[in-house]
Amino acid sequence: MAKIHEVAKAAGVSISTVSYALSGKRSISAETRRRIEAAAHELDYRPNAGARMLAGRRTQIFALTEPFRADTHAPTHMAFVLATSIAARKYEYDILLLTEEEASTGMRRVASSGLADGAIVLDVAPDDERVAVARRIALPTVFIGVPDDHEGLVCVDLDFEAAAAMAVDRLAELGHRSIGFVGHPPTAYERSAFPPRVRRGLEQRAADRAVACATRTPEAEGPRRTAVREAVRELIEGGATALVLHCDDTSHAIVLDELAVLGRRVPEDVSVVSVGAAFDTTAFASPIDTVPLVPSASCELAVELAMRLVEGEQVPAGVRLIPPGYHEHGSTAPPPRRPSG
Amino acid sequence: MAKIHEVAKAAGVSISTVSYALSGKRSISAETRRRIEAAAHELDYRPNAGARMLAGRRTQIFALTEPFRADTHAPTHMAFVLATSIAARKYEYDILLLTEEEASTGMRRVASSGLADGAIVLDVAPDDERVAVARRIALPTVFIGVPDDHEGLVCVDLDFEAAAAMAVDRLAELGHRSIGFVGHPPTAYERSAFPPRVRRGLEQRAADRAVACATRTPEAEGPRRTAVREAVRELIEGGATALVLHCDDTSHAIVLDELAVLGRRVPEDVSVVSVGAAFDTTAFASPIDTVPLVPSASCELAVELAMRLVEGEQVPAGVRLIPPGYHEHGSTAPPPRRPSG
DNA sequence: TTGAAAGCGATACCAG
DNA sequence: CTGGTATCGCTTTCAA
Repeated sequence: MAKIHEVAKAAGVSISTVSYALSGKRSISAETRRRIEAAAHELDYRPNAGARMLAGRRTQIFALTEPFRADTHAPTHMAFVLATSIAARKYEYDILLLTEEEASTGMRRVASSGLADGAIVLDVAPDDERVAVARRIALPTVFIGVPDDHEGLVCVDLDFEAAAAMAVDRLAELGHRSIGFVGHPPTAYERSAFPPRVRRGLEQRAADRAVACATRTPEAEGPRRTAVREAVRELIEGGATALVLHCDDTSHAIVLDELAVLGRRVPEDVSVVSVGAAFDTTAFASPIDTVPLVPSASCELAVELAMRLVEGEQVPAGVRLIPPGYHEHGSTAPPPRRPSG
Repeated sequence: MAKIHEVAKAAGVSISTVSYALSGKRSISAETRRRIEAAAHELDYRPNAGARMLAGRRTQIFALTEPFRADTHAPTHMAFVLATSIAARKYEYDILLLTEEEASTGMRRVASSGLADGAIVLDVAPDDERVAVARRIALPTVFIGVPDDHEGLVCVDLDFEAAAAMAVDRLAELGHRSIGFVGHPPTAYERSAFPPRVRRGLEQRAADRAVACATRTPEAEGPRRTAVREAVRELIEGGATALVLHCDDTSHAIVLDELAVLGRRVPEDVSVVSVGAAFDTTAFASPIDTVPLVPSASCELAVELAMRLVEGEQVPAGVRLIPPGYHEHGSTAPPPRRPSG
């Protein structure tokens, strides 16, 4: 824990010169800078975090609030945390974790203690209590996810509706006239903000293109696998020649397995497209086309917006929807000439 | 962001009195304390984090380093992060996240910048690079998990060997003479520190009690489900009347499913015990006895040790193994009179 | 029981 | 291009 004073002495300059040389906030002669950097490196000097917070205007810390709901998909959540952390480090920012009950009170706490320069809100619920908190505190806040009431907030998210529509477009263009949807369990459509958007996007685009569309949201309670299998069977028997999936990876695997059990090949007999998944859809028995949820895209944008807010830039409130992208992996094809089976 | 000065003025006292009243570090008359607390509450005052770090000796922050390995079990990992955060908050400490590549360089960074008072190391690998870092920096560090080379380190972990032995004891006492073990995929026994400890504890205790013991570590690559199913079939056909599981929740479900497929009832035909799992083993088709890995136990102890180190207490280096506990859920019984099937 | 004031270690303004 | 120094807001020692 070397101090700036020691670096200054070692380099034979004043502490203000050291500060400026290291921050680059004013020009320093090459020779002086070299000596200072050498001394700083030698002493493994880094500005004291507390002193810097006090003297400067920045803490270089973002609070990340994550409620850890029971129905949170852990791997996806981890991917978002990781992506946020990596994005923040690019601006030399650290991430302070605010979990569970602390998610709301913690936001107030870091705001009034000046521990963080801003907050990033993960895993947003439709009626998220952090919305009210964000409005009351003077802490730059960015939501990753869109709560029902987002008036005046800065939000970032994948355009889930467009993602679902993109899947429908793909299938419709291949000639499919009847598609099936396998979604999350029913509770997800009450507790989370995005599953309904996927379903809505799907149904609207299907209607627009006159494509028949049956949806299933298999229960997670009890034998999930059975519920998913039944859903697949019903959809296929109902005439669907393509399936759109918006569910966890386990369910994806079950869907593929059940198609195999039913003797349907992918994509010859049935086309399959995954929507809004953050996991690798090429690792299944057969790789699946995907319109993915890309954590780094959302998190990088969120961090960038947070940085701009911290720097006092005028950032208009509103929802930034990230346009989806279609990734082919060979799981789609024109429907079979006549209904298979 | 009220300041101490404003609180002092509002309460009609000096700032030092406010500081002492709020920190409780010296006795204050009841009346004065009341006025100060009222003023602080009224102004939503909290000491400025930077100023406090600088003037006090504490940052009130622990760094949590988590590498996010590819084979990390996300739900378990999340449970540890959450448990650490909750444990830290009891001491009014916050958690700063150091992920991936930042895990090592980040430790150095927070040490020399004085951003954190200590570090807690999660998801420890046998040859963890953070071991060397921890030895070189002057930051109180506690490992949750035990690296191969832990000389001079403070480590906390479940006593996995004892946990496995406890499962063997239970089964042996019920009369089982032949047990099967379904473990993690092979790579886990190279990359992680604890799976080998479970297997070792199991095999040693089985040998001690003259119980036959066959182990399987089904591949995760490709159709994991198939590998697990085969493992179960082989073990049962090999004469095992009980299974000990140390694997993820999906594999647990597959094991139960395969037993059903084989027509074996739990516990009448086959007893099942889960070891070292952090998830709920009562949520399966049939609830499973468990010797669980309890994140809060490890994390609370780790945080307590970190606090003691921060406070300058002499904490002897060494590995603290948390004794396991057996939780009955009705999945064990004496073996059937004659080999079933 | 309370108050005044000396730091804590940077940043950044004001000079030169 | 470089240096002196006021300042950030709090904790804690020293006095009263």
